[in-house]
Amino acid sequence: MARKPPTTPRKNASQERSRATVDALVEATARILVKEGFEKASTNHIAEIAGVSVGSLYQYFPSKEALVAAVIERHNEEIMNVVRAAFAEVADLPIEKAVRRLVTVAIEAHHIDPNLHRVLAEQIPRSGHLAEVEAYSHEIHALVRTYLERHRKEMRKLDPALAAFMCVSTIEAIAHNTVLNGEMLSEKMVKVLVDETTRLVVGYLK
Amino acid sequence: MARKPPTTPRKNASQERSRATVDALVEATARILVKEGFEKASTNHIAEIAGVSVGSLYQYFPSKEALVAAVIERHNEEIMNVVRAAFAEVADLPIEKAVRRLVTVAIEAHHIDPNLHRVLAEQIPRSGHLAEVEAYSHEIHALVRTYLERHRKEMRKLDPALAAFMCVSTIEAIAHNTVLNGEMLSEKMVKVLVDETTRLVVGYLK
Amino acid sequence: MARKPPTTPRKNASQERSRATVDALVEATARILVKEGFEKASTNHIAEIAGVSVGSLYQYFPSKEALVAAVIERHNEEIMNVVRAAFAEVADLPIEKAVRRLVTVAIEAHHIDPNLHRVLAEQIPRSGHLAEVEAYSHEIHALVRTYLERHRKEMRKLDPALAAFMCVSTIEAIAHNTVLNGEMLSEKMVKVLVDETTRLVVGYLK
Amino acid sequence: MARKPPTTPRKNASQERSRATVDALVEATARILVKEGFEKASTNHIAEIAGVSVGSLYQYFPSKEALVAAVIERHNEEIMNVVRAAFAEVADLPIEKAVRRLVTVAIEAHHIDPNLHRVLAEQIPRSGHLAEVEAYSHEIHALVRTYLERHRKEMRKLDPALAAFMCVSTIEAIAHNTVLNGEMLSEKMVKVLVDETTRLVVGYLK
DNA sequence: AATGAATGAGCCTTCATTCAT
DNA sequence: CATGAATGAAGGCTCATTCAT
Repeated sequence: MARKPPTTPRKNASQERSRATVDALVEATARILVKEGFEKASTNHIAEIAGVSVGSLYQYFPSKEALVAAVIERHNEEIMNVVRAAFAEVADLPIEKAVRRLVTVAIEAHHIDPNLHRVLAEQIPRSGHLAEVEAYSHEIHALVRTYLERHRKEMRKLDPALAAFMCVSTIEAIAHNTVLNGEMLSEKMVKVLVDETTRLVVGYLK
Repeated sequence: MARKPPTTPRKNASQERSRATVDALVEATARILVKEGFEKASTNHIAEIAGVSVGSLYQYFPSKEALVAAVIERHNEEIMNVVRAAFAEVADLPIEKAVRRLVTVAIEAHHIDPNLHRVLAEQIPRSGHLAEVEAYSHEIHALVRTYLERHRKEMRKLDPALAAFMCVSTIEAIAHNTVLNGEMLSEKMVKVLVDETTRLVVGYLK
Repeated sequence: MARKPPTTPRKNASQERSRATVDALVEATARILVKEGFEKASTNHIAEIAGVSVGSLYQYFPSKEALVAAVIERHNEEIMNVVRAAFAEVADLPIEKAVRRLVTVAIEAHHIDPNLHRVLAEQIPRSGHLAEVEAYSHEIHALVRTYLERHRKEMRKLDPALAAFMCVSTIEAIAHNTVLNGEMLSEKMVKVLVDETTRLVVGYLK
Repeated sequence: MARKPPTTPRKNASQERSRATVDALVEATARILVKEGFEKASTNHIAEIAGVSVGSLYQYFPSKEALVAAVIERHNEEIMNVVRAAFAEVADLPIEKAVRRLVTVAIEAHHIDPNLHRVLAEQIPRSGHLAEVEAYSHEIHALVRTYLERHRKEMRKLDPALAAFMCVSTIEAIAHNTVLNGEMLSEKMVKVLVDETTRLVVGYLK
């Protein structure tokens, strides 16, 4: 172990192939979900679109549900990366600036793949993935709460958990509805919405 | 009941029976959706629970989708009745009082049949009835907007459509999340949430 | 209810149809088992041979296993009818005569549908039908034991359960092997086998 | 082991490895058949348990059936070794002693691996290996017949083939049923059964 | 030779819908 | 109009076997 040859740790070919297959499957599932809807997302069809056999699908995913879960996971992870970064970036900013930034990020995050976002929002509750999804929800609540506690002095007296609930619900709803209403996606409109939401939230906290 | 006039213009028997059958079917669908989940809501099962034959089901509903649509319709109509009444009741109240009342009603409305509400929220998008549901959404926006325009003088200058969007999104989200979080349904907690939401919205409008 | 019309209690048509469908399915299963083997007995194929849709198959049998069970049941019942009748007929005969008759019947019973018998003998253990099959086995043991106890005086002293075990094992094995060896099925040969088996068993009991 | 000659003519390494692989595969198949049942005996699973890749499995066995055949072969060979030895040992003993010994051996042989025995008894017919198994059956019949012919003088007049058929059927059935009935496996019970079966057979032959 | 990813025919089962009675 | 038996397309999944590495 210690004398491992200095050669590049080249992952063996098969590992790469596996990875490619898995990716193709998740990607195919997402594409079908978006373009054809949940009903059309049969395992056979997914495999076909992924350019893979059904057998291979089941080599990597124990069930159809697992595939959907992977899509959800991937999407949520993408969003959470943006969100986590935003909170890091905002940690020391005063409320007004922080909220403005977070609202912007929320809307942007919902933009990442709006159609997929919509489909997942609809399908998630069905599959038993509530737990995982709620984990993300909890994480967000925690991030908000932490921020609020750090900036307690800038705000009126307020239960942090409650305040977090109010803020998250509000910001998320507006971001969500904004994305759902294709009409509101003009750059100008987004700017207005960010302003308004910031006002709404900051007004509430102060 | 006893003094019912003996000459009731009883709609011909078959018409009454039809009505009863339709009701039984819609009711059975709703019950199954709530108690057994969407997966178990097969037409055969629905017919069975409704105490009717599958054939009869298809006599009254051209497809399974039509049945689900009817359930959605019924549920939304129930909610909208409450909501419309609330707006009528609130039309002349000052903002603070009106908002408080509307928030309360929103949470109550989400309570009407929380499980059904949840299931429908999940299934609606899938069943292509978004359009109809959006009609209700539009109606609500219109009601809010109308109220806001009537009370323009009590508020800062604000685009009514925009304000309506903000208010509806916010109130609905909080009501929705409140119901989803079984934990928040204590009477005391609801009171707090009403207070907070009112403050949030009123603060924004003023 | 009391004044039920005197008309013949004609089973309604659908009941007859159901019965016909069920019969066709069981028969088709048996035929396939015999002619094509267990592997080929897929539900779709069974339905096809029965001239019925798969859907109908599942209307009457909850699973493939249930169908096989029905075939087994039917076959066993056929055999047991013969066997029960034989025991009734033989109850008061002296050992020698009784054994001769029972051996004859055993071989005849294995003849009822030799190919099916063979296939089932092979398949039965697989499916969890051991219980039911063992019930028949128990019944036979009980019948033998009862006979032996009634005729105790004609025999040497012997534990009835043990004697029943020996007799049943022996007679059944010979009947079974006789049927499996197509060669032994000449009328003459059967006669010899009956003689020999009777001698074997009676010699043991006396 | 220690004094093994240093110049062991070790078969070239690959040959030894082959042998080991083949053994591992047959062993794995047997184990799975016994512990997990026929349904679970997929080639992939067998390979896995054998610690070998599926590819290798197909290097040594052209099909799954071939593997099962090998297991059957191995088991039967094991049993036949015992049986052949018994016949050799018994060749010159008088009927009574011989039969007693053979019955004992038959029960013992069925004990060698009762679970495997049971599974194979179920699966053999399905896997088209009846022919090979029947070869063993023939061998046993021949052994019995040979013994009987050598001891003709101790017996009444009797067709040797017929007598062999009767004896083999009887002894085998009792041994088989004894093993199937776990309850009968007490040492005491086995003793009784050997006594009884011996009496049954000897009584028949004399 | 060994590996194990890939294949795909085919199995069991469900369910929306139709239609003879 | 009601009934419910019948339909059959389609779905999820398994597994013996192949083949590129």
